[in-house]
Amino acid sequence: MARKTKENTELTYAALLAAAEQVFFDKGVAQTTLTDIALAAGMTRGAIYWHFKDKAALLEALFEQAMLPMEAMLTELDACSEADPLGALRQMCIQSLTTLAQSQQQQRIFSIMFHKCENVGEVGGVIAEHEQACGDECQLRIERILHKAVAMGQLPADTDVFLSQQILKNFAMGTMSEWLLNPQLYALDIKAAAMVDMLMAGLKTNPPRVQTPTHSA
Amino acid sequence: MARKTKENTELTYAALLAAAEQVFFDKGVAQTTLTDIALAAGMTRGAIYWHFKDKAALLEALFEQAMLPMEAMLTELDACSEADPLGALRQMCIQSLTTLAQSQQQQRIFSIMFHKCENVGEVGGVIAEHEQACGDECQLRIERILHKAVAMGQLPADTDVFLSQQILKNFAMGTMSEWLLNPQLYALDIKAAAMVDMLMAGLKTNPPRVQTPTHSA
DNA sequence: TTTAACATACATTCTTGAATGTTTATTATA
DNA sequence: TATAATAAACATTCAAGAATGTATGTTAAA
Repeated sequence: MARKTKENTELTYAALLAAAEQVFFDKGVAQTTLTDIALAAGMTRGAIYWHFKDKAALLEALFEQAMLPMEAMLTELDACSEADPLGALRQMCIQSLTTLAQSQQQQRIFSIMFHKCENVGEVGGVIAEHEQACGDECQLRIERILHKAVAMGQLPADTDVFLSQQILKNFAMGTMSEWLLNPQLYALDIKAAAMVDMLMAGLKTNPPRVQTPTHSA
Repeated sequence: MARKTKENTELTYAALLAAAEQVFFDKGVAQTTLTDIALAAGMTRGAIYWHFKDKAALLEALFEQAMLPMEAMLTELDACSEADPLGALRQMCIQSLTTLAQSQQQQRIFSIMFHKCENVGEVGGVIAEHEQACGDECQLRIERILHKAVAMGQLPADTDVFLSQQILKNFAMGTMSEWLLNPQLYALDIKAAAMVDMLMAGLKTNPPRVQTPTHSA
């Protein structure tokens, strides 16, 4: 087709991303053809190949776009964690869950990442990179906060910070993943606080310890 | 090829399943062709089509085989949960994690379910059924145990049993899923008890309540 | 002799990537 | 300012391979 104005170009770019999001969500990444996406966007494959190298690049763009709010939340976390590290951590966990529950777009994209996409090959590489980048970043920040909590006496000195962080991460990921399988099962945004509070209570009451304490009793 | 004896037939059946397990794990379900599996098993596609209807049926057989130990653990749980429900629950959580950490086959199959397989279409239907069957069964039993714990005074009377069960499930699923992404990151079988104990401490200390308590402070 | 347990061959259907075509905004130029 | 030239933003077409399902062939056990 003909050359478009810049605004129109960005519009079709966005339309392609939106169409990919919907079709990936509906049919899964592997089962969707570029023709599917093009049709859903009201274009042809030519448009896709102009804007993206291939399907994996499209997926990467999708994820990148979805990760921006997450980055923002993490940097915000650092600022708020001075006075009350555990409180800030609690807030972040709750917020990430409620945010997911309230954004249908995030639900679709996370659903794609969790359940509509295989972690292997070309496509898997994209996911692995994002997982590792975001995961490592997330891990470091949470561990730093936990260390702060230990230093301030909110947690015992022999707390296993690494394992604590891992538990929180596992819980958060598991909750998102499982909830996305059945979003109508319960109102995640309403229940998030109670769920996280139970976790935090466990962390304060009986956190994992380093040097595997010999719990004789 | 020629007709085989019964033992040989069962042998090739097992070989096909084993090959599928390996190749699915390596390349993902969508990316593996039936030729891949046949070659890995030292057979041709003819053998596969003789024993299975298609790729989805192969996957279903794989999962079915992997779910047997799980069923056994659940029935065992019911028996042990009379005297100390929460203790039995704890034991089951720990055991399911350590079992995973110690069985490479289970690691492969769970990894396929979690990360190498899309929850959509023909194949997704297979997963969905298994998830729902096992999930519902699992959910019912755990809720029954939690109710017992409430009745025995191990948990407060206004405990939100459904949400508690959901939290445990989310944690267990998340832990398996995340750990499988990096099994060498930590020794799950060694750390499982500490992780679960933190959860159980949270459950005892501050479980979710029904009727969303108006926590004014 | 029949048929179970495969192997082989074949036809069909998708999908991809690339090649090419088309049109119009933008830019250079005069 | 008018116009030619360029290149952006797609659409269309094509060749090639790959995967599937089926149909048919083969052989040895029962």
